[in-house]
Amino acid sequence: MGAPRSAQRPAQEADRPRLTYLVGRLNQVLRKRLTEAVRPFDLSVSQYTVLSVLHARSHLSNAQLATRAFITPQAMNEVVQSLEAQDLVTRRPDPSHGRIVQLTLTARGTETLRKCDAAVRALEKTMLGSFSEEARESLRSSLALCVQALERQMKTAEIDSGDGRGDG
Amino acid sequence: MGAPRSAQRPAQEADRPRLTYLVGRLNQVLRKRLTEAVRPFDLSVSQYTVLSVLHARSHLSNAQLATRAFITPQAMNEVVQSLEAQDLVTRRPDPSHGRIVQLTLTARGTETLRKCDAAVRALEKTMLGSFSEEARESLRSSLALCVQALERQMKTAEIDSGDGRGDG
DNA sequence: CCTATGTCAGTCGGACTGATATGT
DNA sequence: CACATATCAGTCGGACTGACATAG
Repeated sequence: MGAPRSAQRPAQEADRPRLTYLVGRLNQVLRKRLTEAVRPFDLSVSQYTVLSVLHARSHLSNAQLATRAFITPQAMNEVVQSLEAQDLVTRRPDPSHGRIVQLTLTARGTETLRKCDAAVRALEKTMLGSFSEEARESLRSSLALCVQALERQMKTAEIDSGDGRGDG
Repeated sequence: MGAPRSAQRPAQEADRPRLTYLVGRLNQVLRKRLTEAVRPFDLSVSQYTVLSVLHARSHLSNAQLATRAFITPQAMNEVVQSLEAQDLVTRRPDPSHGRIVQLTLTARGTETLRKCDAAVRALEKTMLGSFSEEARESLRSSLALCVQALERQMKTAEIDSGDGRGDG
């Protein structure tokens, strides 16, 4: 219900809880719960995320995974290595490209992911229990739009400032 | 699988990008940009957040700040100490309670916060540029509801598992 | 004694930069 | 050589648990 603050006012920009702040707090609490949810399966949140991505799209390389997750290849490499050590993914050289290593879920990885998904689904149900299906879709698309807007900004900034080729 | 999801479908529960995933990604990108935004003022994101909270509500203690930020007092303590070292906040013993230390923004802290707020406001404008005022309010309240639901769950879980006083 | 607050010390997961080897 | 990929090594911010001292 509602925010009694409002519709009268000309929608000041300086509204209280910054969206920025709320996103951060939600992530913090959500991550905590998520960590607990996947811990029984000896997975970290990052590991779980990578398993999910590989399930949706297999045979990705470490570099591709990194790009999709918006992190550096080095950071992703650690996650991938830990997953291989636990026999949840396998690494296979790309047949048409010596250096690239394709990643695929093992049977064990698929099974572990399945169990985690159940736990995560339950967690989302807790979080979104009072949301209508429309509200969920709205939230989903809003978040996606925010990510897109910020990514676009990052690319623009790179171009804008040049990347050091000016007069070094 | 991976058929493009049609709008016809009755909104299955197993929709693709998990809300959980989107929140994490948004936080990641947003935090990166936020870090860049406040770096010129020699602030970390955590420090900026604490300054904001203290501006809205002064004379809080470290423990109170920690509770509001959903982190441990130890974690908050580090942030507070760094802020004091930079002369952005002052610490004053609570007149009616020896151990408690109240925190207040210094003039320098207030000024720094003001500058950072301008940068953060610009960042939010980038992120939410295409959002109507209603969409922003909707997103804001959705996020707040998610946080509340997860917090309630945490407390329930504590009670549920007992904290040793059960029949011990 | 019990509780709340503050704080030192150690540790951890996850991300970053740098350097380097290697394949196209 | 340029460029993408992989990966080792070091570092950092930010959060956690443990252990204690102190105040009420």
